[in-house]
Amino acid sequence: METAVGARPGSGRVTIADVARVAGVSIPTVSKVINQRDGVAPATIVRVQEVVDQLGYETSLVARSLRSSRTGVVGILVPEFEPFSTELLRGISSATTGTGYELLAYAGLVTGTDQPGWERRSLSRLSGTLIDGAIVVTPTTALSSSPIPVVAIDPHTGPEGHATIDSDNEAGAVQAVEHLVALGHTRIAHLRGRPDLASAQLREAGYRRAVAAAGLTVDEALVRDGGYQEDQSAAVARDLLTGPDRPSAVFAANDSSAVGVLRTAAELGLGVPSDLSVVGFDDVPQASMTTPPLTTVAQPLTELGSRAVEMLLRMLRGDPGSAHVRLATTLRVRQSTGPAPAVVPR
Amino acid sequence: METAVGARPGSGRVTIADVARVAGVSIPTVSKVINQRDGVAPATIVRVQEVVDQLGYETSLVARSLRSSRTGVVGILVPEFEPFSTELLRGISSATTGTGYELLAYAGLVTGTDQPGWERRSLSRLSGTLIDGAIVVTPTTALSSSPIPVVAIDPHTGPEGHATIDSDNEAGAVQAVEHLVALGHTRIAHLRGRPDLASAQLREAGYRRAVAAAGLTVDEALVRDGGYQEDQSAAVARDLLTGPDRPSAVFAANDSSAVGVLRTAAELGLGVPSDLSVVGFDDVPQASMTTPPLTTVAQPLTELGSRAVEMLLRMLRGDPGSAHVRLATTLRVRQSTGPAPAVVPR
DNA sequence: CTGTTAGCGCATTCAT
DNA sequence: ATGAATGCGCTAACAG
Repeated sequence: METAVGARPGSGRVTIADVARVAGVSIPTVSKVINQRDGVAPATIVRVQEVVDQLGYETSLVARSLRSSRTGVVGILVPEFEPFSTELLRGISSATTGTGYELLAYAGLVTGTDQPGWERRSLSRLSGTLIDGAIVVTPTTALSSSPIPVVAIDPHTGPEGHATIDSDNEAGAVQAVEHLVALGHTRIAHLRGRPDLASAQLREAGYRRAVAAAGLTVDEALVRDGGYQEDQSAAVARDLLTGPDRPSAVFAANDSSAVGVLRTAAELGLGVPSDLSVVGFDDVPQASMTTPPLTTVAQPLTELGSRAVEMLLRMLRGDPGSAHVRLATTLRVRQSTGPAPAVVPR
Repeated sequence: METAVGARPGSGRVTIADVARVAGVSIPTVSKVINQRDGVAPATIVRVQEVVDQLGYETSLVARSLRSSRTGVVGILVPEFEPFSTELLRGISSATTGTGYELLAYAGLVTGTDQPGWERRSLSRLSGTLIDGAIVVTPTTALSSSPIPVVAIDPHTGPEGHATIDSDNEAGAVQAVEHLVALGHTRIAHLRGRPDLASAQLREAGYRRAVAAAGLTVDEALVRDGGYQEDQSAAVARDLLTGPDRPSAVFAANDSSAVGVLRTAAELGLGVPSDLSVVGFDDVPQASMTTPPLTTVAQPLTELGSRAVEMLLRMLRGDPGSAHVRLATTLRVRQSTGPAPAVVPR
């Protein structure tokens, strides 16, 4: 309600100097009061505290972190905020409440600058000062020798030197294919993710392993690149579904890719799941909003986030902890999969 | 691959001083090269650039922002990361790509410290230094006289002095009730949100207006407090649905509240929508994952975010722009609503 | 108990 | 074209 009285007229921000001046003490004294350090007279503490409240002063995170090493803030570094990372964020957020740490999520991928090193850059910019530790989401490079503790979620290069947490991509892919096989499908296509990413490679490996385990052979014509992207997948699916001897089922490397397949199927007049079964991967919240709702391999996204927080907090306490954690995936059967058509169209 | 050569052995972080030392120039020279200011010999530029690349140096966001006013970073201040704010984040993120600004989302609500002033605190801690402008999500207090441009999304106190953006809560509530009225419902209950929040008050007002407009009277026994929370709503719904002359439809103030109602209905063995119709508000992604999928009033969450970015960028350019923007809601009819039962049970 | 003196990493005058 | 000096807001040693 009250306007800050005695604040410097020019600057909008109230600094520790303003508080000191109004309270009639020196700057370090104010600092001591704020940081609850002893060696200050009770009367002074009260007076300074009053001025702090009156002026609405808050320490600048920036200035403090420049000086002292600990900030009580954990950084989450993501390339951008999309469904995958925001789900992780939710898990991280709920796991952080009550720990005394605050969260600072940084999207450091300046578009256009499609340099793969966004995570190094972000980490460099924030570490040493602003944040005590970091959780990096889907880094494409190794973050070894970081000045602060780092946990990588779903690293694109596989578990390297640093602490990582991911879900079992290969086993998840096996679950997907086994589900399709159990439904009687024999011609099962796979839309791969980005070939440079470990997760995509593992999902493809799981696909191949499960197909072989079912006594089927992988038709290389049915393995295409979807690039983890909806549009690309839609285009590739069109080719796949209009060609000769089309598959009765598609296992897409992620949900976006699966959505692309669903779109193309609808455009081609193919019924899902009557003519074509589709399985995705990730189970982002949007997966259940598709028509029909998507059967997909669920990554425990929020748990991935909360476990990462636990690992990081342990590291911040000096505890090394286990370096790699791998969580199980779950097949979420919705309505995009069904029995293989009795007569496979040719 | 290569380890930083020449970096200070002790510290993990590469500073501008390290670069200067290795390149054999002074710190200001390095600063000039990095910030593309002229007055440096071409040969020196090249040499410094090489050392920068070799050492993997990045300017510290902290140190830079302490010194210069502009940082090129926009802050998103949220109480915590939950579905509502993460959806906004997605819209903000996509609207920010290509603008040259980076995003820094800060969850400043330290639990336990349930002080309503989290937004002031966060703003104070980050502004003046770290961020050039801020988007504050669901602030509970007015943020007037901030040192930096601020846009508030869905402010809980209604449009005040500063720039705000929200959706038309009252009209949305009217849509919900009109939908139920059109289905033949005459006993329509309302689970209110938190009474101290403007959005909740507006939704209730819309409910009352629409009920009256339909020629019905509001039965005060059917207006209860759900507090925007699932558990509380579930409990209140139990009382409402087991009492005499129960309603055939419930308009819940938000999706969480509606989920609570669905849960209770299932526990009571009431069919939705055969025995009871339920409408929510917000349309968070999770709304379509309920059983049955929830009919709800959709706020354009991602658009809310992107419009906020546009407003903020305009303000950062010095353009005052329109102070208040209100977006329309859309009724999303799914499967939790249906015709009123022919015979209303009593 | 309090104030003075140093920096933290960087950008900006102003000299040279 | 380059470097020495200064200050951003704050905290950690010390000195008084």
